Amino acid sequence: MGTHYVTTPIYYVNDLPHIGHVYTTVVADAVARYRRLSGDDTYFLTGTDEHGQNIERAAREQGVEPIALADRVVTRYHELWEEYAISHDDFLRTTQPRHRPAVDEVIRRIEAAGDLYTAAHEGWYCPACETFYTEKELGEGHRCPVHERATEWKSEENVFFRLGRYQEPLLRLYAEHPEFVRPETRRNEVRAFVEGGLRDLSVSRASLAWGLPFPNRPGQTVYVWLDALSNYISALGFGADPGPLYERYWAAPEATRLHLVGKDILRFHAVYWPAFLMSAGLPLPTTVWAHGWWLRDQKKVSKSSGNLVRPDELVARFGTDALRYFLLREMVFGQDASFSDEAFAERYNADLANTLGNTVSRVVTLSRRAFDGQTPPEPCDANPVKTRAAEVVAEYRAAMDELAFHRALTALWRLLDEANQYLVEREPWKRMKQEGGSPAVSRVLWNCLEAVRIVATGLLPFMPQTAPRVLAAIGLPVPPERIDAMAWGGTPTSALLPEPEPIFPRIDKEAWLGEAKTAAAAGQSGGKAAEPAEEKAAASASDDEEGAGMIDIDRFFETELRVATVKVAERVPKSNKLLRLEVDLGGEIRQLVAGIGKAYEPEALVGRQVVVVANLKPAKLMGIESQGMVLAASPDGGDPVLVHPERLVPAGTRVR
RNA sequence: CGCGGGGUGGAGCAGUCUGGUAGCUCGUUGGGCUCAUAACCCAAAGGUCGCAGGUUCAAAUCCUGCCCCCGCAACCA
Repeated sequence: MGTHYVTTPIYYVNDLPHIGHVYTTVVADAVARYRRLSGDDTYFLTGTDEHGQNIERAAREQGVEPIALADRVVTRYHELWEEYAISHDDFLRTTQPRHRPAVDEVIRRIEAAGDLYTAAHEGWYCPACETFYTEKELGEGHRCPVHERATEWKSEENVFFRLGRYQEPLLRLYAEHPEFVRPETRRNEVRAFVEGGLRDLSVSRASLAWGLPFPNRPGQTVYVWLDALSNYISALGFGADPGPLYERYWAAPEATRLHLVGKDILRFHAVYWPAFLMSAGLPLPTTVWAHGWWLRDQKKVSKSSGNLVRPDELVARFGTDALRYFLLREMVFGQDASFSDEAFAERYNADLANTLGNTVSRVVTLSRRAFDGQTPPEPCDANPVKTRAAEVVAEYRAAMDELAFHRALTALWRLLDEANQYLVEREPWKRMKQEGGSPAVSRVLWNCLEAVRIVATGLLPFMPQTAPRVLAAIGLPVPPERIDAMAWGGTPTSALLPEPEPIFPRIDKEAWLGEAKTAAAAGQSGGKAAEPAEEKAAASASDDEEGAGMIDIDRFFETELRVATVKVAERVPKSNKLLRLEVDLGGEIRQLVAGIGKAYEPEALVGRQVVVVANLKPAKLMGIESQGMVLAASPDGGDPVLVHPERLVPAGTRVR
């Protein structure tokens, strides 16, 4: 029996939850449930991060108080976690009064350690990221690389944390405790980052109202990450007295403290957070475990690309447990995986309907028929199913300890396969015709029920709502409280078997996918397409009525198109699609940069004629000036195709 | 040398840390069963595990070098 503290990140309330939030939380829930079933003292925390300029701004735009905005999103989280049967012990909001004492105390300790100082902080600042960027990180026009919006030049007094002091201690931590960051590839990444040197970290903001006041620094507000990370101990009562939970789950040396995070916020958890804690003289988490991202059609799911997965429809139809199963089975924990309706349907049918559901159904039906609506009267203690079960349970437990959920589930399904094979081999339905409910038939069916029982027990952490239904279907109305129940022999004899009803009805894939597609198409035209259309309408209304969107010929002639002969072509270093060209425009040599490097080899271009826009304002691309533009047909998502005159013409010839 | 992920039967993926007969789902072909959710079982076809070296009795797995693909960053003037 151990002590386990399991956390999700606290989610930022500037957006409604999506599959990433659901995934992390479901993983944490599976871990917590498994730990409890193993008899461990377990505490599971999740919550929301509610301070920061982002929230302040969003609230102002909507004309509400920040806390009102947060309340709204938090309500949604509560609903969602209820739907998903998330078994958290606590839900912390950083705006709750109980959070602040911990932040204050952490800061007080860091200050006492001499790790805080005040200095001017200036640079290009993106309000959306709440981050300063260096010149190098920003592009042309100083636009934020994440939000592609303009950044502001800002200079203010900030409190800094001497992160640089912790470079060596952190590297030692990673070396001495390889389990501190998992999986291994992530640890390497973090180590490389730290080895690259750590700059001191600004931990306050001067111009932010919506946040916790920085102790002893009038006018300063606690920077959002210092505020947010402290949630892991504030929720346990750190900083308040007497904090029994803190002692039990954080300070106790034998406690396992696991932070589950998406790989995008690993740095904060594996570098800044332990540095803060070291400075404050507090115990560190045992493990920061980063998982991968859910991709949709191979792309990262993000707001800007509009491909957010909000699987509400799937859930409405097939239930949250089906989605929980899919998420935990499909993703190799730690890696990226892609989400699609088709993959979901396939997984669901193959695993839940055909294998699990069907096995339950056939075994229950047989047993009811042979034994008058009851489970078989005689158990069995030596058979191939039992042998397999022992293997499977051992592997299941080993996999669960490593959070290798996909392996744990694969193992369980091997036991179901075994049961199905065993059934076909023994053909109890044939024997029943001659022997009725003989002891031999009893043993065969009991073994199969036993296999289902063991699997369903193993599924309790994964499908907390349907695993008990499976157990009830085989005569166990009360689910076991311990995972030890996976040991052989728990199926009751001569217990009442209810009439079977499909727990996982098969998905008619064709029909359903067709529907999903239609719905998606409708969503597309309703949402995305509408905006540009409106914009266009507005633009053309101010022009004259007829010929909207048309230009007259004089306007066209403003564009000076000329034929040019390519003299020199080479790749722009470090770019994957830019070519630098020198072209002859009829006596005049021009340097052009063209984004056609994916479709054309530079050598193949020399000597060819192309059409260029000759009177375009020069611009710099990756430091190279482009004095014009090469025309190419550019299909959506396809490679560009160069436009060229049908026959050789003198360089410089006008195109019109 | 910008950062990262990946290359395993037709498709999608495990397996690589801890070397030892290459596995799963879907698909294809043939057969079986008829208890079951058109499900289940068996068999077959189909794989140079990106390439080349190396270590080893033994390499998908460890080492070295290389090639290719995909994200992100910089850029389609």
